[in-house]
Amino acid sequence: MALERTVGRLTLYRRLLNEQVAGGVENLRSHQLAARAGVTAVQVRRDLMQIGYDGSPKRGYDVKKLLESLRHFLDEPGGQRVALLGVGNLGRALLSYFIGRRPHLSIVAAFDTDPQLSGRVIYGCRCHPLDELEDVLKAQDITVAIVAVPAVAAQELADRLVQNGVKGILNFAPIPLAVPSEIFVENIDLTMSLEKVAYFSREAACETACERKN
Amino acid sequence: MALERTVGRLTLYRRLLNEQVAGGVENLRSHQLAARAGVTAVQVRRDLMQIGYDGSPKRGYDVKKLLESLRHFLDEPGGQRVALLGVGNLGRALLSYFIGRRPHLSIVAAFDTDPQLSGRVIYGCRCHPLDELEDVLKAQDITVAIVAVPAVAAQELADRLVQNGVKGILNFAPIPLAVPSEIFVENIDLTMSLEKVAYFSREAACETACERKN
DNA sequence: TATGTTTTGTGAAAGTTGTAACGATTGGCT
DNA sequence: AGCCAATCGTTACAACTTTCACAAAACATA
Ligand SMILES: NC(=O)c1ccc[n+]([C@@H]2O[C@H](COP(=O)([O-])OP(=O)(O)OC[C@H]3O[C@@H](n4cnc5c(N)ncnc54)[C@H](O)[C@@H]3O)[C@@H](O)[C@H]2O)c1
Ligand SMILES: NC(=O)c1ccc[n+]([C@@H]2O[C@H](COP(=O)([O-])OP(=O)(O)OC[C@H]3O[C@@H](n4cnc5c(N)ncnc54)[C@H](O)[C@@H]3O)[C@@H](O)[C@H]2O)c1
Repeated sequence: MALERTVGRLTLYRRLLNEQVAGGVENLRSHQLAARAGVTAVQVRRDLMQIGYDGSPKRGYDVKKLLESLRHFLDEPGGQRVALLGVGNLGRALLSYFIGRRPHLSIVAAFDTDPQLSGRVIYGCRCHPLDELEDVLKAQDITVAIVAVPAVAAQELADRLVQNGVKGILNFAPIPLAVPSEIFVENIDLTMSLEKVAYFSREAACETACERKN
Repeated sequence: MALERTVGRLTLYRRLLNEQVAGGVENLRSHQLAARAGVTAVQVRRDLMQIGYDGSPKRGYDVKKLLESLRHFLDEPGGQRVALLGVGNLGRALLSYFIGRRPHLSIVAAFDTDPQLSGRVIYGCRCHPLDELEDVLKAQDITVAIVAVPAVAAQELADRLVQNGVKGILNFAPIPLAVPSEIFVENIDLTMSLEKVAYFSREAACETACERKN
């Protein structure tokens, strides 16, 4: 999947530009945006190249017009609706954060097997029992799903999601999901991430120690 | 930072192997491990090459010995201790999941500015007020930190962490952290991830539609 | 208008990651 | 023992990503 990193950063640029435009900024240079995004100016320019928006030398980018281009590139015109699967500790944290934040990409339904949760509204989102999955997915035209259920339930659930029109999955369960190749899956394995940090924090300490020797 | 992906997958292999060894499996082939990890057999062999463990043709890998090699490669001998910064919705989810799970990499202290939380024990982890940060970091020899505070507080906090011996940060705040180059930072930007899924779920649908035309 | 400075867009180089190909080794089988 | 099929480690290659380098464009200034 080409351009994956670039698309990720484009969404970041958009967020940063929204802050800027709210602050009344009209023009921004690549290096200014880069500083806010924590990347290099060249990378910003190269990323923006992908969406075909041309800045002006010396003046930089017109923030409003650039935002419009980003919106055109990144967003589905009618918006996209998201379902949350698994309203446990992680699922609730995600709900609390994402609900009401992005109009064009909003969580419109949650699902959980726990009968205690069925019918309740959590952080403003209706929680359904799992047997309503098919109906709700179709009725709300949901194409994106967040999987935050225990690993043992994830694959079976993914199958049902894909069968009912879901095209992309953000997966927090620490197992790989087998899905057709046209379905996009982003795995977030927090255990892996934490262990990676632990490894490279050690590594970094080592490297600097080694460098001192040379 | 070379080998970043590989190190991530090595931690995954370890988890999978631990499950296998618990089930009594003594030997495993690269393609078996690959299937469980959701990667190719070549990649498994390639990754394991890095740690210098030699399997045997026809018999595969000795699970116990391989685990020992992985442990040797991935773990700090005395273990590593982790601090959690920010015990909000996300922080609590992380605590509930990570507490007591990995002996060699355990969250030993949490911090939050909310006075309601100070002194409480949440999911078995003591929550400290922020002015105890320096003392606790040093007393417990903490080298890894998880940042789950609001974005505005993240940079200042990161500075304090680095000044007190933290070498790696798992950052959930949606801003880049400026830290010395020898400090390892892994950013987890959930908004970016979700938007990426939304984009490529759309893209995938497009591509297949286009392919049908050709 | 000419000149200088800043910034952009982009081709080319470098670096990183994933995939394919293949000789070498092992264990099973006759 | 000799052969075969399976598996491993490794080198070579391909794809993707980031960085470097620089011409062209825009504005300021004289
Ligand atoms: N919390 C974390 O920080 C963390 C870290 C790493 C990985 N994960 C992974 O994320 C997932 C969720 O973690 P969590 O901490 O929220 O777990 P949790 O146990 O708190 O929540 C899981 C929820 O899923 C529901 N559930 C179970 N089976 C279901 C099904 N078939 N369909 C729908 N809902 C179902 C449960 O009722 C529960 O509410 C797990 O796979 C976990 O391994 C979480
Ligand atoms: N919850 C999510 O799903 C989600 C998604 C994307 C990003 N994030 C990011 O993760 C971070 C935490 O999110 P959350 O949902 O848990 O927010 P939250 O508001 O629920 O929790 C933040 C916690 O940090 C504490 N805090 C504030 N300032 C602090 C400081 N200086 N030092 C220590 N603690 C401090 C607050 O008291 C609170 O308990 C935020 O930066 C947020 O942008 C969260």
